[in-house]
Amino acid sequence: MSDFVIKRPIDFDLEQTLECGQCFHFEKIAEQDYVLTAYNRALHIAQKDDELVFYNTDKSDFDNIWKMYFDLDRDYEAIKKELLKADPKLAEAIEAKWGVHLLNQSFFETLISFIISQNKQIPHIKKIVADISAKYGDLLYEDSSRKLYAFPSPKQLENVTVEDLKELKTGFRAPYIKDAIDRVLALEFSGTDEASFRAFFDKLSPEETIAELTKIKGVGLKVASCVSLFALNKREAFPIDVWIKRIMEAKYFDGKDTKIPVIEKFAKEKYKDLGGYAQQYLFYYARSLKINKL
DNA sequence: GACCAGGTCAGAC
DNA sequence: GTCTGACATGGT
Repeated sequence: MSDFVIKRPIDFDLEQTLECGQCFHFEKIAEQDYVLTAYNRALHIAQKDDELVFYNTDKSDFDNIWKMYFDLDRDYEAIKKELLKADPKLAEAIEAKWGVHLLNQSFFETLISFIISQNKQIPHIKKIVADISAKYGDLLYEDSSRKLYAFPSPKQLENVTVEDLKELKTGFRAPYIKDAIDRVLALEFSGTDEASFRAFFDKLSPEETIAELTKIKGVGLKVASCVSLFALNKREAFPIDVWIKRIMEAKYFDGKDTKIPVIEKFAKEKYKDLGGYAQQYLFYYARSLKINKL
């Protein structure tokens, strides 16, 4: 198979999009050169000057998967313009992290990954996701120095025990992951494939989606918001973690300790249906500044 | 060695 | 309803 090359969209940067903290299942090979897995496929991709090179990829995989995964059809220039109009204070964050695209990730992987994410640093989340994939998923990519495995399907994890999960260093999250697997398998979807997950959640409002997801033990408002935003294409979601709380307090609440529901209401009124984009620019920016308590 | 990390839950007021 | 400590593990 040959390589598939496109002109890089002006608002897209590969490194920023992968390293901004929205996804965990990739490895950096070199500057602007990555391997990742998604939707049961591996992709070796590089950004060179103003081109994006999808190695060993045909047009049909690009059209059916990667264009959607990298959100390449969306007009980020218009989104930024609207956000800046609503909130000029976003300028710094947007200028610094201008190339972030929100990925359209698969539901089950995103759900489990963000359950794992609680009270963990990103490098460790990545390690656990890679370990679960290596133990239960299919081998998708191999070169001289790395192997990448698909994130396992719900069915592949059907008989996994809490003890198995604890061996993978998931700690107190092990029973949460188990509950998520069981509930996803028990849901009356027509199947456990991505299309049926999407069909199920597409019918739900943002609030109903959060309500449905938080039935899972270990899934609270923050994890449910991340799944809504990063997997279910509900781009008004505004997940509030420690970093977002910090930067919002610093920017808009005079540096004072502010309750999450207050920040949430504030963000909803300000950013409306574009909350998720604002959130991701702010999150990545705050983390790169290593903003600490004032 | 203390302190923190893309939080959540149960139990105490 | 709101607040607090516990929860596993690894990085700084």
